[in-house]
Amino acid sequence: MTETTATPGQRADMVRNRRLLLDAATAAFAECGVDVSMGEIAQRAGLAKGTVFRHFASKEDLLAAIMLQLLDRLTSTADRLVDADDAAAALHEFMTAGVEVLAADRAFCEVIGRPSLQLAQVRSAIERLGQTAETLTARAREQGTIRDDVTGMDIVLLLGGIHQTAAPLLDAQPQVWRRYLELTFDGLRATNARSLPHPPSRRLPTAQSD
Amino acid sequence: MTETTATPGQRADMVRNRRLLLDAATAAFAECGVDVSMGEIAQRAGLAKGTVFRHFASKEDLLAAIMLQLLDRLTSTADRLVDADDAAAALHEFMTAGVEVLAADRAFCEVIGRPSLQLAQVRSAIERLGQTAETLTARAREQGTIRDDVTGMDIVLLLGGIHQTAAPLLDAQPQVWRRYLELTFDGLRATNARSLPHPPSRRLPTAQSD
DNA sequence: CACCAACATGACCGGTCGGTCATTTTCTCT
DNA sequence: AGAGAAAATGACCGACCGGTCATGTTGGTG
Repeated sequence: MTETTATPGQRADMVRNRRLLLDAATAAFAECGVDVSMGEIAQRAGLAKGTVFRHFASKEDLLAAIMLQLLDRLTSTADRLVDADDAAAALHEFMTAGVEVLAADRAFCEVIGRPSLQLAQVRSAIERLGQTAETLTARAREQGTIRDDVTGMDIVLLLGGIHQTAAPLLDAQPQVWRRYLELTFDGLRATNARSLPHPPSRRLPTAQSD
Repeated sequence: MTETTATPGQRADMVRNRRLLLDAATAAFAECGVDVSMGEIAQRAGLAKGTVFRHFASKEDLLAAIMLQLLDRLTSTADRLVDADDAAAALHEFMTAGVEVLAADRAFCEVIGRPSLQLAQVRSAIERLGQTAETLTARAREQGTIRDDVTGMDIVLLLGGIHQTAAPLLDAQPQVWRRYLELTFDGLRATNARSLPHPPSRRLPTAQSD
């Protein structure tokens, strides 16, 4: 088969174990957050702890690999939507996909909310996602459906905010986030703008007023 | 003086040390989040670790005490605003105060976002805050300035969301949260409602559509 | 001042974590 | 099948954590 992993000179069992490890780590991080232990991940994968460290030199490396995968997948989703007729609808669909991912992955929420770790690759992946979202947003702005002070990075950051709003209720009402997405999206609509536009580059004039 | 701690039969140095401990813990939790160690807190207070555990039987107790203090302070702020003429403006002021607290306290963000710990008192304090916010919100709804599907608990939850949106930028732009507050508040205005109202009690009809 | 109970102290305990490494197992190639 | 390299293993290490406790110290009182 023409898998992406063409197993150039690698042993078959190593490739298989790597797959097991990645799957287990993805599930473990999603369920338990970034603080899940490497031992737990190894156990879920049916491997010894040492094997995990053979594939990834540190926990941070493993986490970064998985977060990058998620971020790139979201970027692809955004890319697929740039040609839609109704840019605002496309933007809405992108945001739905984004919050859906966040609602299903604890570690992703934690990393998005605080990428100040050492995860430089993650930061740049977020940048890329922001740029792709910007092309979506720009079209919606030009179509006059979205207020003109909203940027692509705003959209990306709002994903985390929408999810965080819904998070305390997620157990009781797994779909509440849709409601907060609608609420937030209403605030983005062009005709709904009340507050003065705040170009993201030129702000904080008398910032220390309080 | 008529301090709240009237030192009923307690030794003077104990009262003093308790003050030192509470101040140090407040600062430590705010700066480092809930994962700051008891040793670090003790060090900041200039006390031994054992002394900390004499004042609070567990780390959770200490954290709960400080979180409760913050939540009650916010509830007081909301209480002070219920008599304002412009309920929407009062609501806005409350939200400003709320996000301000969140932006300055890491532990508070973490606890608000995931009160699923054992902190029953914290949960009920959040409930109380939600009820007080509801009186504010109800007046704004009656005045027709806020869409009528928004509840007090919505407001409380949105505080966490707004902060989370701004969190990744807080280092570079400490005041961005004001921008996202305005954006969100625009979505709350009565005339800006587009999406159908979702009474929080009767939801999730065909929820599994995706 | 002298006494004692209340308080402060820090060494200590069990447990968990990320990470290492000598040894053993397994795959692959001839 | 046999040999050798690559990979898997799990015991092990040092660091850190929340929490305990025997011991030393201190503040209030008669």
